[in-house]
Amino acid sequence: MTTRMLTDTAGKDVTDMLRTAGLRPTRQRVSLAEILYSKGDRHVSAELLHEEAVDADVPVSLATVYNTLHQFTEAGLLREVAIEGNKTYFDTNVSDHHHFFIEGENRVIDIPGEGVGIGKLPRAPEGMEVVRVDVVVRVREKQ
Amino acid sequence: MTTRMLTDTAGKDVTDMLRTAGLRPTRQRVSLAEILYSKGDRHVSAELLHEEAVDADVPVSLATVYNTLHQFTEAGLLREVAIEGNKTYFDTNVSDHHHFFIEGENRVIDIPGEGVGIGKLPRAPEGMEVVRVDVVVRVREKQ
DNA sequence: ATTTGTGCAAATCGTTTGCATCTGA
DNA sequence: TCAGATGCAAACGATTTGCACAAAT
Repeated sequence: MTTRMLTDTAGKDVTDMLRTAGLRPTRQRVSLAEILYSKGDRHVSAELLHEEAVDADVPVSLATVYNTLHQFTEAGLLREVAIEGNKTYFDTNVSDHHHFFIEGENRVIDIPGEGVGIGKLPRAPEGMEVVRVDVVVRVREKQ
Repeated sequence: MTTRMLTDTAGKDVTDMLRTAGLRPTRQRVSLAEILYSKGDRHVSAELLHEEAVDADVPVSLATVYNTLHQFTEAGLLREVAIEGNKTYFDTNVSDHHHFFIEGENRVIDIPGEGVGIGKLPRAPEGMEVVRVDVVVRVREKQ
């Protein structure tokens, strides 16, 4: 069965990924990782991930979802996206890239490839070093 | 008295600013505006502004501080700064500019002048138009 | 066997709201 | 006068925490 093979494969990949990151591959972490990484790049909130897990018959508590998201982030498997608003979003794409933020919809989209070029960068304040540069292009429905 | 003159002047400026913005210059709004605009460009949270007001013997409720910050923002006197984290920060500098974010300290600093140049910008997604581009340069203490 | 993770419910934090009271024009 | 502001306390939503139980090495 194709489905089963895929599931096994994903399960294995994810297990390795977790081990490599120094995280014990528990049922919940494996399931959450599968949800996160099986559909390409995503931007999820804790609430959304929890819903998806429950929908996928992976009963997991919201507290564990929060824990997991933070552990994944510390391990470099996720990146927190800094967008205004109360909710925290996590990005499964940890490579160097920037974002569109759709006002009104509160939605985040990756800006593909090297769509953004930074021409001039200021020198960091005394004694500081640059960690990362985040560019958010805010867009809204035309008209 | 220098102090008194300065106070009067600030009070007057602020009153006019509020009137121009279509806001009734109430005691609380005038006081909060004085705190906000008398020390150059600032980045404040509701909590910080409330503290400063109380310290300055301007008793004002936290709810009113929130209301005021939002009213000022709608009126274009403040700008909301989108930085990760739960708290909302407001910037008294409403001109076009970008920010340093100091990790660890959770502090925001304006990037002076045209310190940032954006070389390449992606086209907005179908049917969308760019509202604004925000650049956050994350820095940390060297070492 | 031991360490680490999980679930639940309660606690916390930032922010908002309802409503009675006050205040500026 | 009276629309609009304020203060308080209660409501809220997102996130965290404490602790007993369960699972991974």
